[in-house]
Amino acid sequence: MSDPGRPPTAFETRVYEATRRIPKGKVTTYGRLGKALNCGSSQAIGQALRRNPFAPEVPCHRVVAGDLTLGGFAGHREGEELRRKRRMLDEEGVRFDEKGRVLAVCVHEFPAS
DNA sequence: CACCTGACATAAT
DNA sequence: AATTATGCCAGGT
Repeated sequence: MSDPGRPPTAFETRVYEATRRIPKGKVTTYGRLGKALNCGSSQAIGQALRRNPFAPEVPCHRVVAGDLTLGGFAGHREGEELRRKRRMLDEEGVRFDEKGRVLAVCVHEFPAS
C-alpha cells in the first residue's frame, strides 16, 4: 500500500471534520471547503481527502469539484471507481444532469462559523 | 472549450 | 532545516 502509519495532521483532521458534517443527499465543493477552513487552496483539501484514513466516517464522495463535476476518486479521475462514486451519490438522493454534473440544488453550503 | 497560472499542505530527497 | 515534486482544484485568458 502507499503508507502505513500516517499520523493525520491538524489540517487533515480539519478537512475530515468538515466533510463529515455534510448532510446525506448533499454535496460540497473543494472551494467551499477551503473557504470554510479558511484555506485558499482546494488542492490541499483534495490531498487531505485522498489520504482519507476513515472510510464511511468521512464521505469524501460527497465532495465534488467547483464546477460541480465529480472530480476524482481514490486517485482516479475516471473509471469504475469514479463511476461508483456517482452511484453512491445517486443512492443518497443526489441527481446529475446528462453532463454528469451534480445539480446545484444538492450542493450544501457551509455555515458562517 | 483548452491551456496555463496561482495558492497551500504533505511526503520525499 | 531547506528544497523539490506532487496532488480527488479554482480561476482566468
